[in-house]
Amino acid sequence: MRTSRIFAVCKKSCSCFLDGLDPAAVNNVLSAATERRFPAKSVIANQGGSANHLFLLAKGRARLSFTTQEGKEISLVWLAQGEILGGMALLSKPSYYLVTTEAVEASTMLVWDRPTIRRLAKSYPQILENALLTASEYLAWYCAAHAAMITENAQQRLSQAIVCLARVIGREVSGGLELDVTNEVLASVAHITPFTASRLLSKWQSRGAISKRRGKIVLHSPEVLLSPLSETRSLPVRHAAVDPR
Amino acid sequence: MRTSRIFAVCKKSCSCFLDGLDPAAVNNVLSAATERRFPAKSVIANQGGSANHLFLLAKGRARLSFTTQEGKEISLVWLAQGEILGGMALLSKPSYYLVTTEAVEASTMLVWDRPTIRRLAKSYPQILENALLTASEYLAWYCAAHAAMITENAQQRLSQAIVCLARVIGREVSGGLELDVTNEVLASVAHITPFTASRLLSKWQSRGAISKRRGKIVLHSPEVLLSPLSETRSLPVRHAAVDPR
DNA sequence: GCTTGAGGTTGCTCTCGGGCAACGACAGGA
DNA sequence: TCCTGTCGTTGCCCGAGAGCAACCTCAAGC
Repeated sequence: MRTSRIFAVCKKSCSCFLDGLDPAAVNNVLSAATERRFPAKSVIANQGGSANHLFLLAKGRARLSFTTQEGKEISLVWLAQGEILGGMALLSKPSYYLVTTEAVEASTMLVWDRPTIRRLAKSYPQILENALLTASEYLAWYCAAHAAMITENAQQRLSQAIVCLARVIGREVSGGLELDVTNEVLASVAHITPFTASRLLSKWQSRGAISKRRGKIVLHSPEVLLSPLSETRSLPVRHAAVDPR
Repeated sequence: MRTSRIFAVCKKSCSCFLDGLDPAAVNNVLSAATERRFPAKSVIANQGGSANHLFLLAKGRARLSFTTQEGKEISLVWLAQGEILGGMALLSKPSYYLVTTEAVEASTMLVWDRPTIRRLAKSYPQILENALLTASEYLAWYCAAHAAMITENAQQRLSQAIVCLARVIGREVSGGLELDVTNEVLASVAHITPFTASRLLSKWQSRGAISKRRGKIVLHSPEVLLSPLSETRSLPVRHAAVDPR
């Protein structure tokens, strides 16, 4: 089924890294954390910075991105409440953050510094197991995202990006889910240009699948976006028109 | 530096999952493994199959690949001796292999079944830490591969693929490194068509950077492949010719 | 030697989507 | 109210690379 696809926006599953700990242990771990607030658009952890802290997203939304040597920023995954960030801090050898994490909206984090979380992981190896599970989810997500990148075209990527984003940052309104995103954000998630994004969005709006305002989209019908129909406008004519005979 | 790039062929680093264990523990872990041989081109673990075994590549070469719902196979990473495979078997909840692993040449594996390796991991949590480190290496590799896929063109991807492959499967011969690869394999690694691969290889051969035989390539000068020069044939003329004035 | 088939090559065409320019439209500030 | 900057739109052009057909060329098997 097409709708079962995952794409480069949200992970399929989210397992809490405190799963499997008994209440006393949970308490112990949580009480070792400090709480910290991040305003919208602030950077939580910087790609290349020393991985000195592990974060748990208690409230809000965050976004991971990667910057190439040439300075091009690549959008990766969007995270919601309950996810951990900066898992590199758990590693036995000091390491660096692989990606940049940014708060999408004002967010609250629980923070452990590296020595603390390492000490806790030693006491409760379940934490390591949970981290490993989270890592495997990222790897699964990666396989899906990489495959989408390689095998799908601009339209498929954009439609999947919108539908997945809707799950993470969508707000229920009458007639669908409202997203606060600019074309530029959508384009960067789907790895297309804002021009192409604009063209595709206009097409979908004219079919009633979405409606657009500045910096905002209401998703009425995910099915239309994801349906293969939306790619075949004049397919049947294609070769007949080209053949000169 | 361009040459510091990694690409979708080999991981940058390889940490053994027995690092940090004392000799008695290493002995204990190793003696719990069984040895198994795989002929060239045989499948070691199948994407979607139950992750019931953890493998350590004792001798040989292996290749990870991923198959999409549409049946398209995507080449991922190449592994050499010392790497582990099937790390999903370590997870606390029974899981499935994310990717298919295939022996590239006749290979010898050390194999643990899931209950055994889980029991060992409980005794020696260092194993979990090492697995986590390996997972983080895959994630780092992923970021690089994904970035390469998005920001680099066919030529850059192919040249990096060849150079990285040379490190894993290259054989020293006079005048360079010899690789046993068909154009088709190269194309699948670089995510281009065999046609494009053929054209690029011909260009490089005419410049003396490589020489080709059927199913074989000798890499003489990685620098030429990776040098940005090899992309700019007639760049300076480009816009002058287009401007009508 | 000949045959066969896989692997490789080359010219050609076509499509997708990137990129730019120019314009339009909406929101927030004074 | 107007101004200004950001965001979005649309038409146009163009290039990278996919895809195909036809062909070439080895190597293995007989």
